[in-house]
Amino acid sequence: MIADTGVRGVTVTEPLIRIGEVARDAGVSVRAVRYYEQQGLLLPRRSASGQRLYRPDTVTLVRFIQQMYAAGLTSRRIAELLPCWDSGHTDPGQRAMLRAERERIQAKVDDLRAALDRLDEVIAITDTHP
Amino acid sequence: MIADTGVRGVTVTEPLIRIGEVARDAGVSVRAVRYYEQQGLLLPRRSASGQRLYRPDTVTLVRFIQQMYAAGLTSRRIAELLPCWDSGHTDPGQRAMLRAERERIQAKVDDLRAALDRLDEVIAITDTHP
DNA sequence: CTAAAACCTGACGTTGACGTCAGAGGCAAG
DNA sequence: CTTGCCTCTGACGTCAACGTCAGGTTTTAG
Repeated sequence: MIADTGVRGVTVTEPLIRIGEVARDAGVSVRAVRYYEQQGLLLPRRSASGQRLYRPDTVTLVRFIQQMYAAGLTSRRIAELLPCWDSGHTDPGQRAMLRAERERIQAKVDDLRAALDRLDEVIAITDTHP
Repeated sequence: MIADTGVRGVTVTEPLIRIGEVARDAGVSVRAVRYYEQQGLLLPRRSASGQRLYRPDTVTLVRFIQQMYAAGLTSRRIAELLPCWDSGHTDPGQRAMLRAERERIQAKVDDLRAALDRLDEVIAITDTHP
């Protein structure tokens, strides 16, 4: 969707933003935003002179992408899952992938918590051992 | 410590093991074990012919190293923290590092849990939306 | 109008924990 | 003795998400 509904039923076209604003608002580098496009995660429009133009909600999308990266998903996986994310429906294969990623992240959380416990042991020992 | 105390107060020298056994028992590759040495995490003895010889408890140490890697620590950080781990005492700088790493891992856990929540949202929507 | 700031397209560099290959020994069994 | 497995030392390759630089165009502020 390109248009947003404003007051009195008038359809107002939100101003498209350029790559610098996307990057700044989402807290990533301009290079990163271009990279996401190269990976098929973003499909910006282009101005007459060739500059990338994004809808404002791209900022939210970029934050989501970053969150998935932080969770250990690859660009390819994110690209495969984005359709479910913004279309709202998915095929059995995608559902299986979603669940598989969920399990992987859950396992990672468990590993990190175990590592935390190990570190806490060391901290406890070294705190009582001046 | 090189020796292990056996029955009747007799000091028994545990047989040293070679790199293949360390790798197999710890569930990593031989290459990884050599890499750990290169990073200063392991200091094996050498046989007359130059082969690496490890104490059996090296297997436990390698598992610990793997756990720290999984938690996002670098080789350098692990090398800096290993002294506290097996000496049992540490200076203020090391204590600060321990706590900093703890906080970093905790933050990572929080990020992963947030990502899990996002994925669960998508899963819930796509499950009710055939 | 002009200078600064932002944007463009390549294309090579970085980082970390290894994988992998080459070529050369070492070691117990038959 | 030789076969087969293990080990050794380099040294280059990998992968992913960007960083960074070069050289040029575009937009914006004054």
